[in-house]
Parts: sequence; structure tokens; C-alpha cells
Amino acid sequence: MSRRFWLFKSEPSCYSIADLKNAPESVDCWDGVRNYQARNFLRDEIQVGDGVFFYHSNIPQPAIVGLARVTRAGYPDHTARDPRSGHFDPRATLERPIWYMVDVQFVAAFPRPLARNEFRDHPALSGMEVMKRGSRLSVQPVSTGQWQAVLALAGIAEDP
DNA sequence: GCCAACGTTGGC
DNA sequence: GCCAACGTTGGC
Repeated sequence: MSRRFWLFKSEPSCYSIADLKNAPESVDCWDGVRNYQARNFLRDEIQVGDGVFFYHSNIPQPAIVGLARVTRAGYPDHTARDPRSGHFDPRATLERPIWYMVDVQFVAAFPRPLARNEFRDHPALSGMEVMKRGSRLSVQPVSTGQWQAVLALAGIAEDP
């Protein structure tokens, strides 16, 4: 399977790209996803080496703010079994974890955030999942063309 | 802060 | 299996 690309959403007040950068080795687990479609991507499709757009949602200018890379493929999200976690799910067990996560590593922050509204009229980017009205999917596939178009907009010549 | 859109729950 | 009610997401 060749390298694939994804967009991960996060509210920066909850977890920002700076938080990922500042994590030990700039690696962290992407926990707390509680949506089955997103879970399926995390569990079944996302592979080590895949590219990730880090997207900040629920702010005045929602934007792709940088890049990350997958360093560990899907494994059980332990926060689902932690009653003190805000993402606790009493149905999750060791044998049946229900929820999964991956590990990602910070790669780069864009020189400036690429605001969602900049994509609206872009031929390659207006069709992104994140552009769809009412889209709530927090882990989304990104096409190779979309990946390259965003890197070009960000002024990043070489795919890091 | 508003509110449309969405996913989930649960009664039937 | 249907669908109304509900809680949440997320752009604006």
C-alpha cells in the first residue's frame, strides 16, 4: 500500500499543533475519536508514514496549520477505559476496545495558517471533505492532488 | 452566542 | 426498522 494522506481536526483550545510539537519527541497519540467512520480510518486504513494535515476547528478562522506524519498504526484508545477521561466509554473492554487511535509526529507548522475559506474557490480544494457543509468527520481522507495543492499554497516545495 | 447539520439513542 | 428527540460539532 502506497502512502496516503489525511486531515485530522482538533479544536486548538483542546489540542493544538503546538501541543503536538511540544510533546516528547514531538510524538503523541491521537486519542478521543468517538465516531465510527473516523474510527474505521484509524483502525483499518491509516498506516505508518501517511501524511496528515493538522486542522484547527471551532475558531474564527478555521485553518490547516501544519503537517504531521503517522508513526504508529491503529491500536486501542486506552482513554475509552479510563473513567477519569472525558472520552470514557463504559462499553469498551480490553477484549473489545471499540475505539482506536494512531500516533502522529509533528513535521512542520505552515508559515501562516491556510484558512478554510481560501479553499472555497480553489479548483482542487473546494471539494475537500472539510469544505462540505455540516461536515463533522474529524479524520478525513485527502487525495494526493489535494495534498500537493495545499503544500503548494503553503509554499512548501518539497514534501517533507 | 447562534443555529444548522449531524450522529446516536431509544421508544414504539 | 422507523423516526423523533437529544446532545454535539463547528462555521459564522
